[in-house]
Amino acid sequence: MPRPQRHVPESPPQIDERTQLVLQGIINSYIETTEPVGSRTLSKQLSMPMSPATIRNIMSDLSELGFLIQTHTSAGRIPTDKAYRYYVDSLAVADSLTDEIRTRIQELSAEGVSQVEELLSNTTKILANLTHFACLVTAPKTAVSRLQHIEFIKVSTSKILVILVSKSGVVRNKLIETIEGISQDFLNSISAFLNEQFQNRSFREIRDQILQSMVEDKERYDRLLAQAVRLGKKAFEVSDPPELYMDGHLNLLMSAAFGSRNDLQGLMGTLDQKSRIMEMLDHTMNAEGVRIYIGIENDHEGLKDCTLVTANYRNENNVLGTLGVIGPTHMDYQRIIPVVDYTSKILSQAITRHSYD
Amino acid sequence: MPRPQRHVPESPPQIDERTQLVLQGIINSYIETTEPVGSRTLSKQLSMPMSPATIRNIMSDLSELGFLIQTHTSAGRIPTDKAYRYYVDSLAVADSLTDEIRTRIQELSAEGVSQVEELLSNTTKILANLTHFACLVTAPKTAVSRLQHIEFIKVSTSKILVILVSKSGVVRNKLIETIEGISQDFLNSISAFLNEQFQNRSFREIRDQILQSMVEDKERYDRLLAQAVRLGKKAFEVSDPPELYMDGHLNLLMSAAFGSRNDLQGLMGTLDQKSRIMEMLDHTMNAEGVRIYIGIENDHEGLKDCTLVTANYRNENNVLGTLGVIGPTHMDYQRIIPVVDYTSKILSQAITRHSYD
DNA sequence: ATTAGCACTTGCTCTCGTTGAGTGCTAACC
DNA sequence: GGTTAGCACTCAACGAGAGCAAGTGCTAAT
Repeated sequence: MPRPQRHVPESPPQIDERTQLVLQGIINSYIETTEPVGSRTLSKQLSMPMSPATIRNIMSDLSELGFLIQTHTSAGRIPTDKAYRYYVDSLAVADSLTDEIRTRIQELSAEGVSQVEELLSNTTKILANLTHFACLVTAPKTAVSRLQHIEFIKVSTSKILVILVSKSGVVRNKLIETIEGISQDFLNSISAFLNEQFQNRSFREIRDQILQSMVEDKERYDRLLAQAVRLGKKAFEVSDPPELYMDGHLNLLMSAAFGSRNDLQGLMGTLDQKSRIMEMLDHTMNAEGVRIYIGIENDHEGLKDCTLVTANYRNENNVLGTLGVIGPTHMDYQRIIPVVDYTSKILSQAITRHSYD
Repeated sequence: MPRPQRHVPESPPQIDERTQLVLQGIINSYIETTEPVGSRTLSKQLSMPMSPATIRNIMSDLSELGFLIQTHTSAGRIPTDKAYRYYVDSLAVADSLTDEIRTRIQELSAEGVSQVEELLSNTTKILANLTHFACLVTAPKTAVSRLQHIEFIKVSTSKILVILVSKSGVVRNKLIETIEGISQDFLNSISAFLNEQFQNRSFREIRDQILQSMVEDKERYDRLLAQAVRLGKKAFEVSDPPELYMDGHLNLLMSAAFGSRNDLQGLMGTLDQKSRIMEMLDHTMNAEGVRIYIGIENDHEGLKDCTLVTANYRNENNVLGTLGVIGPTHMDYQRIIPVVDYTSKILSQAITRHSYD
């Protein structure tokens, strides 16, 4: 595997029940207030009655285990990435979604949404609104998606418009310049030929095969075939730009969860590098269910104080892409995780209805 | 006119030459340093030798005229919006562009750029890079743009893809659901019919005429015509979303020109309301050349500390859209204005090559 | 094992001089 | 009469010091 695994799942450390309770209390409190939590405050909040001193002892243990740190010696404690990891793996219980939230999410495929692109962009919007974090959705990969339909349209004497419709419902178009005057009728024949030849094949396969057949029979006398190959090549050499839908990065600005301007700049800078974000998301495409990358687990300097929560979306036959939210490490996991999970399911359903598979 | 004129051009106030020089000095210095400028510092910088005391007198006059304000009594002076207005109208001299910058701008239509959309998005990127401000480009208005080509493609039993190509080179597609099975041949006939009927007409005209003809002859026996009208209606009722290309709003974050987090939030919030930004830009579409809206002249709370510099771009026959940059009121006008101007010209050239007009 | 008590640490806030850049005014100067 | 030097005044910014509040770690008693 070329890249290092980001989150190496360790066996969760053995911690006795009362200690767990304290840790959970600290995390909950910190998530709520973003303030370091001290022994006295916690003592009041916890269900199990414990004196501050007892809690201090436990906290001291947790510090030693690397679950808590202090910003300075006389301050309360805050959870580390490791603590969140433990919390997510062993402590947190997903909230159940309210009907209101379900309805909001279902609106991503509201009436009148006819394009996959719209679906994806709606998803980011809704997710951003719901979570108040930055939200990402990757478009179905063109290279691996399979051809539903190709069409050439002559739009002027020298220009031909190529339309590529993939099985996943994504429509792409591209202009090609030609010198010779090719008639629309002839283009239709080429379209028909290519459709028959290549329908259901992945774009990458098609590209490869076209290149190969160009090499194989260089001198070709069949005009149709020659032109089909020539145009096909141009059509499929469409560079797929990293297609990423993003919304709500401003939410992170507002959230004030990020202290210094520097942090923010770093973060925004990172979010701006769409290709790297894509890489991150793509890297998780194989896995199932909701995946969570906490703080330093994202091997990305700018995201050291952020958690990435992602899930795939798919149609009946294939995993198509990934969606995710990026928020502060002290996000409300119990709320966010089920939202992301449910969104991925709804988007999957919607996109299945839109796809031709 | 429904909206108030934003910048009411007053006759520039009569100011004697030496006073002008001081004002110019203050503005230049403030643009460079973003620090209030005092009489002593200015005295050293100015070419004409004047003692601080003299300058103080002049400054006092300028304050009275509303060109300068002080953040507090014992601080230096900073220019007001009115001062920038005067500066832009009477004092500033556009820098001449370096070859390097020209080349950078020309790259917006670099080799391989085949789509208008790409052209526009490149423009924002380059402009953002060059100015370090937020940059905007509006896409050619669909409603007023004229039809070059329409095509219906059957992509599955129940789905038809509509392709609309406008004279300005913008390609739009939209999926329509149909219940009945319409053959591709039949669709071709419809396409041909609509092309013949409506080529060169504006989308709005077409929409109106289709609606009208639906009212006029309700019972229609010609199947082709009936279907053509039905599909045409669906195709052209494409709601044109406010198409706005934006880039570099993060530059404003970095620029540190905006003091408080609140200001920034307001500004970002404003930039997020794409429809209102569109409105602003559209409102200036009639005018010629580079237009400048300084601070409060943008009747937009969030932009009170910003200047908007815009210019149109066009093909041979029509003004197509607007591009602009948004930066702090104390931007380097002498540098920014020619950049925007030149960019609009280059974009116009490029888009003329791409359009069918 | 738990807890009360206590000494200690440390960041935060407030106050209070001090400093320095800048102003406005007046009187002298050319 | 315009220009300038001089001077008293203002005010933000900076820093030191005091007091406060929250929190800790340790010890000894329960």
